[in-house]
Amino acid sequence: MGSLKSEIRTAITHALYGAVDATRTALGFPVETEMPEFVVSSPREEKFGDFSTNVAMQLAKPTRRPPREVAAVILEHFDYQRCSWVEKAEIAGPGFINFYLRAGWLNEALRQIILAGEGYGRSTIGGKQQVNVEFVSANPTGLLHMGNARGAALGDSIAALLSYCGFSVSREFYINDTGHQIDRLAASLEARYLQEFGEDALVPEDGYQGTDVADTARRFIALTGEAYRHAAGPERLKALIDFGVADKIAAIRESLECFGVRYDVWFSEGDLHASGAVEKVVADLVEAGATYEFEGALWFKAGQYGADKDEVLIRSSGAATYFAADIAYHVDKLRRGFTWLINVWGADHHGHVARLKAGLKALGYDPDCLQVVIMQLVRLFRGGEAVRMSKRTGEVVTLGELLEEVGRDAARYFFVLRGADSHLDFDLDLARAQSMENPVYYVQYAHARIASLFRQLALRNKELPAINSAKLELLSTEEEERLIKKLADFPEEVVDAAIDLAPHRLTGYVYELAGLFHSFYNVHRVIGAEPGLEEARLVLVQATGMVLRRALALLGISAPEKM
RNA sequence: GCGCCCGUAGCUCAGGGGAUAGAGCGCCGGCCUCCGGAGCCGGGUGCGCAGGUUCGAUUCCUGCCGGGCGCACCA
Repeated sequence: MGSLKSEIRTAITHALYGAVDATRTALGFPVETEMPEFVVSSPREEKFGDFSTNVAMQLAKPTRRPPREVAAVILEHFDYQRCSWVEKAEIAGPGFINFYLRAGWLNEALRQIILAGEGYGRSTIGGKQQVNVEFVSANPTGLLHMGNARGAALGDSIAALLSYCGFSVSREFYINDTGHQIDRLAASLEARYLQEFGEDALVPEDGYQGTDVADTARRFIALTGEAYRHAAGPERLKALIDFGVADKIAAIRESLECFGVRYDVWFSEGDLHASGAVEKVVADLVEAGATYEFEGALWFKAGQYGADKDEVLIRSSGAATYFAADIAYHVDKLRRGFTWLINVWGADHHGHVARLKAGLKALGYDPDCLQVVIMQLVRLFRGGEAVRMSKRTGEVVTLGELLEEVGRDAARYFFVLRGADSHLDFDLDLARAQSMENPVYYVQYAHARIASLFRQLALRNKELPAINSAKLELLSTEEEERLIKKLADFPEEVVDAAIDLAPHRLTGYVYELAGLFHSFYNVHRVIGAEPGLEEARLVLVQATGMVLRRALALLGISAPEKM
């Protein structure tokens, strides 16, 4: 992946394999015995070196020798030529081997970061594998709520991370534009429509009570006047539905764009029914012998394929279920060439995972190609109190309202602050605060400071030095070394966050990076330091700015020049 | 009842087989003639309980307790 740190890690790993192979006889470790798993990790404590491995401890059992003794034998055969940055290796603690790198490695890492430029951390490990990331996929029956918003932030950042790691990523929104939810929208819309003409129609008990439906009705009237006021029921409903769904999707799309989220594909469930894809999938399931009829409905033997109970595919009314369409939808994704399907769903949908995978399995697909990120619920806090929300009465905070209150950057940051499977307490006051407690401002402030440094530099008619003439070896203080080490971590952090589908790792990284920069900045003078040192520090500052920008971009957050 | 997720510092949460478990907030005390103080530095009795696997468990497994969410011919 072109990062010095990962190259060194790989070199050490290979040298360890070599050392073990060379010592199999001495260790009493037969060639046919498989090598146990081991790691070459970055130790938490600086005194344990730059890399550390547990290989000797893992070999203790198969060789039936004490770990420290195994470590000693391995080190005797360790080929330092294969990893020229390693200065020394030591056996420590219960049997760790700790590697210490030559001091110059950090300067070289920094130099390579500058040379990589804005693409630093980009990798090709994805090998252009085609990944489909489906997220939000909210019903087009209202506005986006906090759960949708969290899904949007998570899904978009996951997609961005994978893309940066060399996967070929498509962001997709599945539109549930058919079924009961839509019928309920129609009834609610009709009531609002009639209300506009002074008739005392009531939004049904199970309808959508939100006032946004009334807004949609008014927009419909603005377009069609009284044309449908006295039209036949079905005709009017059809017109309201067509307009209503389009209107809701437009609103959803707009609000997501304000959030910095754009999709490659908007996929209609209705199209799936119209094209016969749903019928086809059901027929395939029947042919596979995975179905049976019961009480007039067609059931899928989901229980036989890993789910906890069977599911209806075709209702006794003859209509296909959402579940049937969803199988067809995922089959469609696979047929379009995607080999990794990622869905971001709210916790309230987790029960759907096992049956969808069962469906894919029954059709002969590998269910493991589908990975569902389940995210827990969001609670909003204002003034230390949980904001009460009720879906039934339509009392919800919408994404649009959230953006108005705290802004896009804070919203994006807070939604990916925690792991998806943690409940998220979203503190609106904190997110809005333009102060040091607000982590978004803390990170952005670091970037603005850096931008300001370069403005100062320009005011003094100075320029950034050429990288190859900078005396990076002058960067030797604790603050400088820690900052460079953090910058050197970035490519591996990106890969880890991408593979684990865990953007919150990047949120943590960028916060720590900002912290290390602030510490450095507070102790050391940049502009005005001795000649040579000033240039070297400017290079460090430049690299920090680049990485901050990149990390924030992957999270969909701006990196301001001024605040 | 069954299934999934979560119980880590006063609060909100990271970490996720290894060597002394971290951060923010809150609280207390320091640091600006100087590149942005929206900053920095210092102050920490904590892995829900009980077994098991392992050289080693906060991490993996089982059970229990506590919380969230599911368990429709809804989506």
